[in-house]
Amino acid sequence: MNVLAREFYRRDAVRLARALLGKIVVHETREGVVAGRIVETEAYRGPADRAAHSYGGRRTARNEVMYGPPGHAYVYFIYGMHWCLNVVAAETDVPEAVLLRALEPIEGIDVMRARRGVATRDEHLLRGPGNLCRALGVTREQNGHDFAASPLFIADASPIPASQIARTPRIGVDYAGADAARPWRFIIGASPSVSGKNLVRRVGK
DNA sequence: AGGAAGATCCGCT
DNA sequence: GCGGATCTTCCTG
Repeated sequence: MNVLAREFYRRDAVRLARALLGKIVVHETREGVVAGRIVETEAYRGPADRAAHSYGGRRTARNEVMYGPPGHAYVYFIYGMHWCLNVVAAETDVPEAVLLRALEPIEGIDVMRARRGVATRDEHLLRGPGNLCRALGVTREQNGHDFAASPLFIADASPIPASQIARTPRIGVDYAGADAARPWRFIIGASPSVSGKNLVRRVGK
């Protein structure tokens, strides 16, 4: 298994969001190894993006890792119940990130199911950013972790052809004005693990 | 010091 | 489709 190196992440969040499709997230936990294939991502583009935590250059204890080097985990808590896992993109001091919204389960199905504590199909165990963290065992403890190192890392895999990728506006950012409409959510259209509807236009070449 | 809103999920109607 | 759960974070006064 080939772990992605730091340089892979050193690009803007939109390009990284697309490039991460098909890659493998692995978390080695006490309960067992859990892994999944990335099928849904969203890009958050720094100070100019009203939907981003770093909008306007806002810098707080919470989003501090967005300002750090690329390839690290930005984990935050939302709605009083859920954690969300992001991959920091771009250069140090350029606060961009990619939200991981859904994976296809590959390994550790039993562990994921136990953590979720809900009856659902295997393909849905890692669907949705909150569910993904719950099943992977990701919480505040992983905030700032380097994705190039155990126990939480991302492994390389073949790039996904453009014909299999679709893009849509991001979910849950209606408050972001003009930025709400930007097509910065990327999905592998055919995957049964993608949240919401799959349609919308293809990514051009 | 206080309050509002949030990159969500699930169960019920 | 709607609303309740639940709490951190940040902004205001």
